Amino acid sequence: MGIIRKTQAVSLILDEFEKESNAISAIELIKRLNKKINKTTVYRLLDKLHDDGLLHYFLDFNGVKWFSKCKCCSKTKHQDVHPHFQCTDCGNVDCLEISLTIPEIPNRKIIKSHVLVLGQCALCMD
Amino acid sequence: MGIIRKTQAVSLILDEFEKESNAISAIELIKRLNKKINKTTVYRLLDKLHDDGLLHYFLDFNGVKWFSKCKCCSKTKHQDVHPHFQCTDCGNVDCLEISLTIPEIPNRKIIKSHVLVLGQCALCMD
DNA sequence: ATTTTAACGCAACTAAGTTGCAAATATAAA
DNA sequence: TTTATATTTGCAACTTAGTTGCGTTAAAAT
Repeated sequence: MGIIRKTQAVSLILDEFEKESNAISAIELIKRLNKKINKTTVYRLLDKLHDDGLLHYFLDFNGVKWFSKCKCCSKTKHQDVHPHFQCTDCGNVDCLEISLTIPEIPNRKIIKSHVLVLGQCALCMD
Repeated sequence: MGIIRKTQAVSLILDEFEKESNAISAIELIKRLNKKINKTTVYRLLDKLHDDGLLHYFLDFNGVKWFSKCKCCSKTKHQDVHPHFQCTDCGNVDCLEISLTIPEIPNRKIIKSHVLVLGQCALCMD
């Protein structure tokens, strides 16, 4: 069940994703909106925005949930299956604009796949 | 720091991975060895067996840690970078014996990558 | 303006995993 | 084969990320 009412909390969260082009972890978002929105609400809205096809999410190498704006998803279908990249040094995560084809696997029906790449980002490389 | 003494707990855990060719989640292992080994010890030994290059681990779609026997890793280097498969129905996880090449990405130094495929396994398909 | 019902905040809870420390037990030394 | 020493273990308490229940607040429909 997605979002029905355009509340203050909804706009605040959408603003954050407008400002930030990279992915934002739920934890980070809660920190940023601390005092303005309760963490329960943040988690609930992130869920709803995902249901609505506005955000997609994935888990990083530590099992932490990250969210990012969807570029080609709809309410009914999530198509953002691009790989995600996490920097070992700064911990930041972003979406990689490359496409990766997972080959057919005998005896298995593939639904979706997550690719997470670990390494150093441009800023942390020198 | 790896394993130094061959204790009862070490053999019990290695036995489980001998019996089971698939991956085993930490939680499942703790359940299976309940009454025999304390959960703290299980976690600690899984870590050490990983350090020793005997097991590799990865997180599933729910952020839960799974371990599996390494086939071509050594104490110094983990080379098990094969994709992992999780069944939506039974939740079981196993290692896919296919190799996937992650392309070079401009401005980023890739260290490793995790590929997790979600779908239906052979047993749950009909 | 009033009513309806979604959304919110709070506190308490859950689940997975971690830490500190004293007791137990492998292994090395005598 | 006993003693010494150092790793390993179990326990309890803690941490972190996320969830649930419920009474209150606030959109938006009437």
